[in-house]
Amino acid sequence: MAEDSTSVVRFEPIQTRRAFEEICQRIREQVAEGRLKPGDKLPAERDLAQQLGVGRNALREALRSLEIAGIVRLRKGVKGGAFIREGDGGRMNQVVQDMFSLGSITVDELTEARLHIQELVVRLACARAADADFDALAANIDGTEEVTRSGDFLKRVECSREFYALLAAATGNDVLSMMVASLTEILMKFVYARVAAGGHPQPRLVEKRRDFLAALRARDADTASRLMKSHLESVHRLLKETPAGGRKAGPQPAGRARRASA
Amino acid sequence: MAEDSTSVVRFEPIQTRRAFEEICQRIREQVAEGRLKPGDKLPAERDLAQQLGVGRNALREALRSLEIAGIVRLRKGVKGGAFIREGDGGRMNQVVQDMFSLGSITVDELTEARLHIQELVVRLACARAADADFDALAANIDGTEEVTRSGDFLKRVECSREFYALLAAATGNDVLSMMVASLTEILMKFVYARVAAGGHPQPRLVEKRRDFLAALRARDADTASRLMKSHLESVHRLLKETPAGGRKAGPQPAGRARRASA
DNA sequence: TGCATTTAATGGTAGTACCATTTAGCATAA
DNA sequence: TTATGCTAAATGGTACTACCATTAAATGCA
Repeated sequence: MAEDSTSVVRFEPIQTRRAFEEICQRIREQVAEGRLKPGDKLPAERDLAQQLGVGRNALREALRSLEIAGIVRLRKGVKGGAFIREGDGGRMNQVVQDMFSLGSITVDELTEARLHIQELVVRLACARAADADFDALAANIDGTEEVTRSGDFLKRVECSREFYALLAAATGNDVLSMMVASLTEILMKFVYARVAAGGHPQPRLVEKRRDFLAALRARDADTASRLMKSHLESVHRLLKETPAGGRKAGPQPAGRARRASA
Repeated sequence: MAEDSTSVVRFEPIQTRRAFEEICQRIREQVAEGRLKPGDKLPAERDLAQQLGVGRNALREALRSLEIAGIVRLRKGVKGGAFIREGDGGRMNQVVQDMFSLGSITVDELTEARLHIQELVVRLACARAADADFDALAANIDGTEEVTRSGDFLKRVECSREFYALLAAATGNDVLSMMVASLTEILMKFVYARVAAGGHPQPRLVEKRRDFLAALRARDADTASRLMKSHLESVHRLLKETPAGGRKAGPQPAGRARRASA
């Protein structure tokens, strides 16, 4: 509209690619094309910097970025270096956590998404779970019962985390597993904070888990789904009742959130 | 078990936290506790490095990590600096892409997850979409029809991406939107590559979209879900038929994946 | 006023030096 | 021979300096 009378041609704004971006992209390409596979080792920093014709600083910033992204792992000492990592689903947890910290997503959105995706997982697991999956879940529930008797509620939260992970693994779909794990992870932090603050833990947890597993073993997807939904809703209800587990500018339950100054 | 006869006390392996990790954590805490909000500016690198008692290198590596994580944005020049960013759902795309590059997830897992989560989105959107959402979708379909007539199939892929984004936005749940967007994004890259290679684009796309929107407007979740499922299955079938869109060590469709050497 | 120039702040990069860690190799002693 | 300790080299981690490029405010000039 308000164009100058200079010319009709448009010039794309030239974006000065920073050195570390270029380096990152090149290494990512090598990985995507399969020339770099998990376990492979990149040249030493000093050598690679010279090969690329950049300073060691720029290269290190690139490697640091790749490390944060979970692409490489850096090890010190001789025989150390930058190694291509196996894919780690835990990266998504950090993304979700960051989105929450920045206020882009709310607890309600997280709980709703979890409720629905977890139902998917239950139905898929119900259809596909093998005996080994059932056994692993049963063992997990036994462990939960034990730590419940011991009164170590923090460990019980860990058992819950593992329970959902095992259930997701039974679907055989790592993408769904990863997603449900990231949702479970962040909401578990609230449960963890609640229990650590002395809140009442979920009652009758072991019984509910056993009922659920029975439905799963019977391949009764409707019942299993209903039980899971009911349980999650009660958990989420408890979370909302917790004053510390409020809505906006939520606490980082795992951090040392002391909030000393104003 | 095979314990030495030294002592019974166990020593936890001390993990030397690197400087940039400590810095990252501190800034992340400030964000999580709400003391740093989107738009806020961090001190200049030289000042902040001195405040923290670290070299500028270490601080820059921390800032670089936070930039990659989407927490801060760095701007040059006077009045530049490190600014806390708004949450960006695009981060999850990169995570999924990296997982795929590293071979941790497959196209089949992605398509399956997409199929199911997209159905969730359809049902939620069907129940909640407002008139503005319907209008936006209708406008998108009109645009799709136009670019289809123009024969610009690449632009049509962009329209499809926007279509799914609008549909997801109609759910009002940013978490689900983000997840379905990340799945759509990576699979769209394969569609993009396929079309760019001269493959036949999806036929009758606009008609199918119009039928779907009609069902959505009628709040007919079953029909809308069925139409979406049918469409996605046909798209995914086309992807599997594409020789370039194979399985293992998949290509990075958007990159310059020429695969010169063996 | 309005345009051009200068200036200062800031991120981006290169380079050097040194520290800390890790592994391998060698040497010494039991 | 075996075990222990020492030495050396490779490598990532960090600090410091210097300089460049970019940006926007301040200044100067017409």
